[in-house]
Parts: sequence; structure tokens; C-alpha cells
Amino acid sequence: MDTEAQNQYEARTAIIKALAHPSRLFIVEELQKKERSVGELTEMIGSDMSTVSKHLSILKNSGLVSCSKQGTTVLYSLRCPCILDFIGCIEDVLETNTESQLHILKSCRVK
Amino acid sequence: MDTEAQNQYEARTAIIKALAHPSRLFIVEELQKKERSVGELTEMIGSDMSTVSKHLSILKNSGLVSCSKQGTTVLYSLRCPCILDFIGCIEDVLETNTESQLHILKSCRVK
DNA sequence: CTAATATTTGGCAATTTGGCACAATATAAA
DNA sequence: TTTATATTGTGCCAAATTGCCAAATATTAG
Repeated sequence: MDTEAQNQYEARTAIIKALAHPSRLFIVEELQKKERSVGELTEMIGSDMSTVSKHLSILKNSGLVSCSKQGTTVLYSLRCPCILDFIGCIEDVLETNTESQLHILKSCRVK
Repeated sequence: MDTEAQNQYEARTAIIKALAHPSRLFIVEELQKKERSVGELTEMIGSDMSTVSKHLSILKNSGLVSCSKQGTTVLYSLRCPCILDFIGCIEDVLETNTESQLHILKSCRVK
């Protein structure tokens, strides 16, 4: 892997990393439904508002999310709707995992 | 977010985290083409074999990848082909990011 | 059995990440 | 201007991640 390829992988990884946290994944899925303020998301998630704000800034820096100010409140919205497909794939993997664990379990019972 | 929802988000996040590293993303894309041994991947990536082996075990634990032993060599292969869509989405985000940066750049020049 | 090859594991230091409390900023209302 | 509300930035600490080296394991060949 040369330096250029390395950079490309790092650029993509940065976006994936932004999604790789429970609160941030929740936020992305929630914003799929409708735009939300920091306060609303904070209440749904249940951690400190400064923490949620930080998560939002990570999502914003990655380009997954954008925001607009309405008075004192900041409304965040999803910038890229294709995340839907992505999450579908993750669920496929989870399902496959569960199936193979079931399979292993069954073969244990037989013995 | 109750505990159950929390667990679901963590389960999905675990899979996303597995993808959130340049070397691991490279491996997944490479395995899309054909199965590969640890040695082959190590040579392509250019880091220590123990490091690559650890990355592979993370991918395996997440369920994204599976392996089979052929003599002394271990062949890894991709378990879930839908990763293609996912990577497509990431590239869309990158493209959108670049476009808006260009836009900003242009508006700066005008001033 | 011994040697050689392929891979995994354990240990350790360096870096990064996550979350809280508190301070700082911004905007609107009184 | 003062106050209240919404959000962001800072400092700090605990926990997780990364990567290398050396040691352990497994498999085949001699």
C-alpha cells in the first residue's frame, strides 16, 4: 500500500469511525426520520449535553450530518440518505452471526 | 434509550468498529476479490504479520470474515457481500464533502 | 524426532477516544 | 443591560485501540 492508497483508506475510515459509536449511530438513524436539536437528542440519549454536542460535531466533521441555527437552537439533519443501505448490511451480518451461532448450538446438543 | 435499545446499538456498532480501520477496510475490499492468506495480506499491507493477524481476528469476531485452514496457511474470505453497498455510500459522502469544500473555496475567491 | 514455515498470542508503550463538570459563547426576552 | 436558555469548548481522567517484539502453537517436510 503506497501513501496515496493509505490516504484514501484513511479518508473513508474517518467516515466509518464517525458511525462507530452507539450514540452516534442512534443520532444518524433518528435524523433519518426528521431533523433534531441538540437538546432533543440529549434527552433521547440520556448523557450530558456537552457529550452529545461533541458527538454531533464528530458527525458534522465527517460530513454525514449538517446543521442550521434557528434562534438559540441548532437543528441537525442527515446529509446522506444512503446510510439506510449501510445499516441494512450491518443487520444482515448480525443475522448471519446469530444463525451460525444457532447452528453451532444445535450441533453441540446432538453430541 | 433503554437497555435493550442500547444493546442493539452496541451490537451493530461492534461490526462498524471492525470496519473502522484503514488496514481492515483494505482487507475487506481485497477479500471481495478473492480469498487470501495472512501472509499475502501482510505483504500487501506492509506491517508486521502479528498486527495483520490481529486485524483479521477482529474482522472474524465481528462476523464479517471467515477462515479455513489449508495445511499451515489460513485462508480468509469475506462472509457478507453486501459490504459493497456500504462502501459505495461512504464514497458518496466523501464526494459530497469534496463538492461542498469546492463550493466554499469558490465563494471565497469571489470576495 | 528435528527443522522449517505459517500463524496466533501475550506483553508493553504510545496514542486516541469517551464522558463528565465547568467555563465560555450566542441569542432572545424582560 | 440583565437574565434565561441553548449550545459549544476546555481540562481532566479512565478506558480502549494500535502496533511492535518475542514467544508459543500448529503443520508439514526431512
